[in-house]
Amino acid sequence: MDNIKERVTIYQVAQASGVSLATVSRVINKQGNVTAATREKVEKTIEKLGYKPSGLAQSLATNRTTNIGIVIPSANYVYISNFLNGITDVAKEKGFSLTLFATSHSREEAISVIEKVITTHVDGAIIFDDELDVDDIMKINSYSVPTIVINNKIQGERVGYITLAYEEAFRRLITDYYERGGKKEMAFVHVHDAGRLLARSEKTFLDTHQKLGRLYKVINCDDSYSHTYSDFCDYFKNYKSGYFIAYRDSIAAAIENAATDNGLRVPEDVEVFSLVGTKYAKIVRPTLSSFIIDMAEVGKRAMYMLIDLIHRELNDKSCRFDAHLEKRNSTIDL
Amino acid sequence: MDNIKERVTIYQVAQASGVSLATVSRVINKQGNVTAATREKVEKTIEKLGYKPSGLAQSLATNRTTNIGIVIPSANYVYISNFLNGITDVAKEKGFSLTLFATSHSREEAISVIEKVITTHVDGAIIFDDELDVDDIMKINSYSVPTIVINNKIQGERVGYITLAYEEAFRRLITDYYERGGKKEMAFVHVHDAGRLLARSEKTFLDTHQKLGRLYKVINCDDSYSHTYSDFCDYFKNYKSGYFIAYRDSIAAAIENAATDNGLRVPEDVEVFSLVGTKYAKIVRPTLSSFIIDMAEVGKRAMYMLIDLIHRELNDKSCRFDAHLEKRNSTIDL
DNA sequence: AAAAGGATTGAAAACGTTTTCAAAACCCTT
DNA sequence: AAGGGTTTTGAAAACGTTTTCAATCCTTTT
Repeated sequence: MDNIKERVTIYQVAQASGVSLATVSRVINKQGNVTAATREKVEKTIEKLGYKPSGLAQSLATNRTTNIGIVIPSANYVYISNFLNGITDVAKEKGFSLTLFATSHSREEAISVIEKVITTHVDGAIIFDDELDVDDIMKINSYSVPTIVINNKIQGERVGYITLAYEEAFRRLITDYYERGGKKEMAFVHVHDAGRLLARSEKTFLDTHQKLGRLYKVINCDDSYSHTYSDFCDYFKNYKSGYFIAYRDSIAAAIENAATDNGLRVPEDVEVFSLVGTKYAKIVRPTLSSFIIDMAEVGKRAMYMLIDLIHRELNDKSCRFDAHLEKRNSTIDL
Repeated sequence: MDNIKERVTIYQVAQASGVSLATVSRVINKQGNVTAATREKVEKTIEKLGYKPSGLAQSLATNRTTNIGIVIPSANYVYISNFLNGITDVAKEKGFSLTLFATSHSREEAISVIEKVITTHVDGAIIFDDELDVDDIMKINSYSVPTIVINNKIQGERVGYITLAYEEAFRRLITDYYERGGKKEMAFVHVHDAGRLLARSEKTFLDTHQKLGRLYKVINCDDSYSHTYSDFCDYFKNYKSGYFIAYRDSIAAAIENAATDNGLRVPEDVEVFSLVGTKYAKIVRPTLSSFIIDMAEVGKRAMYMLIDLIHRELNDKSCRFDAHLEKRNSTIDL
């Protein structure tokens, strides 16, 4: 193993191989117009000196970083990990680096993230975080950062967006349920701080029920498995049935586990539906009926759109992923 | 909203406020020795022009990026997301950005990641990826990048490491089982491409059994819930009992679900243990007995160690997290 | 009123690249 | 051997900051 070395610069490579900076630069960037002989000579000294170009200096000179900023609330949700995974796949394929910004659902953090995205000099940004609103994104945009936004319809010069369309499928789920004679009272489980998607779903839930003139409930919960589990253990002391709409799999699982552990049958007594399904919907028991959007695909698509946007070749500035209904064993097939 | 603007530079700020670059720089960096009057004047034009310093240029000038490289196989595992989450928490607190490098379990990617970590000019790196071996890490290190490695004991000038100690707990689990009269045959479920941790666990499993002179099995599997589930559905056609050691929760859940769905009782007929437990161990049914290491804590610790290493203040170059046994309902309490 | 001393400012070099433009070298052709 | 046209090469400016060092400006003090 070599010892720790001081950074070797292009200047030293030039010196050592008896050529100019410009020539070394041409070799590094595989531009033509270099004799095979000099190329080899330079490559040899690059190898010998262990020279690696400084990405920083390159970026400063070229005004490109091949770096993309990703803004998420936290890496800790399965559907966000999936999303990230799709992004990393394409980043790898297309030679981009990713800089991760997590806001942790905090407005304060969101503001500091905006600053950072601007100063970091990314080539583009993908934002999947409800903490940032239109103004924030337009601010980023005003600094010429091409941006793809997930789940927020934002129009702008260098902005594209992807819609995650749960509402329509959700409305259909509810109306079908009543039309086919569903008897249980539906309850929407509202979790704290879950953002725009939950809010929109809740609105869909309320609107649809009001339009149909049906009774409904809204239950407030913490966004955590254990809290929800114990809340519902209490709940099921008094109520012995219901159809519960949960925001994510872990919340849905908490409800069905609480039901089962209190002697209720799922789905006969208690039905549970998970809005944002992940692979865990298949793993828990009873398996969860849920909507599915393949978040890895969303991530990939976001990257492709962003790259087109960077190259000013994005024709369709928006795109939509429809939620797909997967019926499993936590609801009754009417 | 403003229109898209060309980047405003420090030079323009200097011009507009009638001072020199140096003074503007001092204002930006909140260094002392600037009259309140000039400070205000400069701050006002910064505001007016919407100037944001270029992180690139700053980094080039100061030779610091406040950027840390994170190398992981993929964001798609729950324990890695937890780890990332711990890291982002500290990064935020300490003002670091994170650049994410995913190798996707590919040697080829690993090599390109090493190059990138070097050229990206990070202030430090955290590596939690078995695809990188000692030589890779020493190579990064030879370019003066302080590095913390998870789960690989690497000694070096600017390297620290964190051990995830499952082996000892695992050995104790096995010996206790037999000592207390456990009767089922133990089987280690080997999944493909799962890295060093699985390999070490497997070795512990084999060694301990050989030392005790006990019979055992090794079963090969794909690292996916669905494949494992269907493999074990077949398996349970022929075998009606066993004690299975699975690598992660989703594999363990696949086994217990296969057992349950084929009419076997867990834990009476089939026992299952998950080596690397996550929050899902509590969610699936029966709940999974497992080892737990709080990966968010590991991530935080890695960051703290790295920051100390960067400041050349890291006294203890290594640290160890012991796996903690959580007994639940997928195994019998002897 | 002058000198001393400290605080504030600015000029210029440095960080490590790319890129433009002109000069130099080469290869053909005549 | 000279001319023309390519190719290959190098000098120097540019990217947007920080930082060093010397110069200037205030206060005090005498």
